[in-house]
Amino acid sequence: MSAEGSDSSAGDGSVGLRVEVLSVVFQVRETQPDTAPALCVLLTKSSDAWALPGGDVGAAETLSESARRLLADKMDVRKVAHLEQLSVFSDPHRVPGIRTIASTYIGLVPTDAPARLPAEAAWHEVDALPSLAYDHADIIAAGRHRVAAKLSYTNIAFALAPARFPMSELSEIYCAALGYAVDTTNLLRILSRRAVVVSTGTVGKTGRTGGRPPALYAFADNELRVTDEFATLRPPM
Amino acid sequence: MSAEGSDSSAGDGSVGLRVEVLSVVFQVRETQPDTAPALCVLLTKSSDAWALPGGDVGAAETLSESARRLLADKMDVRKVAHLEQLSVFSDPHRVPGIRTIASTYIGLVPTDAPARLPAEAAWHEVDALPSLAYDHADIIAAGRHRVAAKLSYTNIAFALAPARFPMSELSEIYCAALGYAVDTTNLLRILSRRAVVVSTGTVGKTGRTGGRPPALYAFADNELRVTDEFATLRPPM
DNA sequence: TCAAAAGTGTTCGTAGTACACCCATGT
DNA sequence: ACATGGGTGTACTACGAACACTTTTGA
Repeated sequence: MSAEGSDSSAGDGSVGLRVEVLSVVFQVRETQPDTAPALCVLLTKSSDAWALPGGDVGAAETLSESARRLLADKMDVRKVAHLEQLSVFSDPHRVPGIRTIASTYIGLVPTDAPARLPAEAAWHEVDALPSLAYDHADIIAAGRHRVAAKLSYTNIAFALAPARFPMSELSEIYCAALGYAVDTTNLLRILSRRAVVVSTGTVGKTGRTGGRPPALYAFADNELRVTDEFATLRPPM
Repeated sequence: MSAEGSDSSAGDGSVGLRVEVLSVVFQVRETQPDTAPALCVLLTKSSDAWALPGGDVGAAETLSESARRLLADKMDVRKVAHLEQLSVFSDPHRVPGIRTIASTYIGLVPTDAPARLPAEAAWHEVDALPSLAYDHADIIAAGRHRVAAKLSYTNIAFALAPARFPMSELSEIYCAALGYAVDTTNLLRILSRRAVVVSTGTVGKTGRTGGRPPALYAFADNELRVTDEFATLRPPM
């Protein structure tokens, strides 16, 4: 199996190898008052450039536990509604010095989560990122892509939305994460049919400029669920 | 960023940490003559149980390069038409002894690849697996699931099919990987519309029991391509 | 000429898009 | 009343599933 002694080539991984955990944490936030909200990433300022939050794996933790711990301890971010593996970045020269393999995670934080960050941390719009350390820009790009794709066939938006929301607000979240407009009325139909969102029976307050008060909806689950598993080639029946 | 000195908890990852690469290599193979072919995984026999092929990361390699090297050197499998990251398995107790994190890969081998294996290696039907080491059964299950899902919205079958094939043969490959029958005529229509397969203009030989000689098709690309990116919520226009 | 396998065509259901129209509230 | 946003209904399109029917070969 995998532990068999020496092998014939290419050195040995047991000396001078570091595994770091990096998290791409997204939140949809109002960056300007009275503007459409934007998708943002959590970054932390190191000496020269901005970087993704992360650190070393704990000896008694899985990687996802490490990711959660590092976000809580260093960033004071505790309301990560969804965390999933993104990818491993393993180019031997991705970071100078000791060989460092990055196991990366996507974290999603709802819009209504408290956001009290330490001084060196900040949210940045994904469309206006500062200069980033090492390959961190690639990692963010991969995370964005993954989230956008999953919005289409899973209930992943549960982790970006607040507990209760009008459909117009959910539509803005989709729009921010996808990068293009979505029709609010059709979004409701699709998510209802798939039993992703349910009506709560309550209604919200009407805005400052008038208008009908919106019905409030909620996600049926708060765990990732694939809602459209077979785009094609479904099993018979 | 991620390298900042000490942190407050849970030990340190720089001592006693091993990263292994494990590959779930699939091939669709005829296990019995005159039977439908079945999806098989490449396993290697260790002292007590069967295990996935793999080993340590080389110092100057990315993980995918390590995976390819280990398959070539130890298993003599060199025709891996597609290799992609599966997932990282990081439970601290997944393997006894030194902490071992497994970075896993999916490898796909076409049906027409030469299959000359070393003595300790063998192909096993995924539906009749022997007793497996550690968490290797979970890893295989995850790999199967991933491949089945991707058959539906990518051209991933290019890496399982031979260079040229009649549609009936491709249909058998899909059937083996998905676990249920697919309609051959509809499969052609779908894959043609998406420009995944193209007709080669050539025809094959008719079988031993008679029948019309089949047209031979080929995949348009031999690289993974997402063919059905937006199951729903497509961008406008 | 018959069976077997391949290929063509047709019907049907359904999901998703676009968009028009109706409803409820504040000013 | 009217502007503003929310909600409902309807027509259209397109893709995929199912299946019948036709074509080409070997025995």
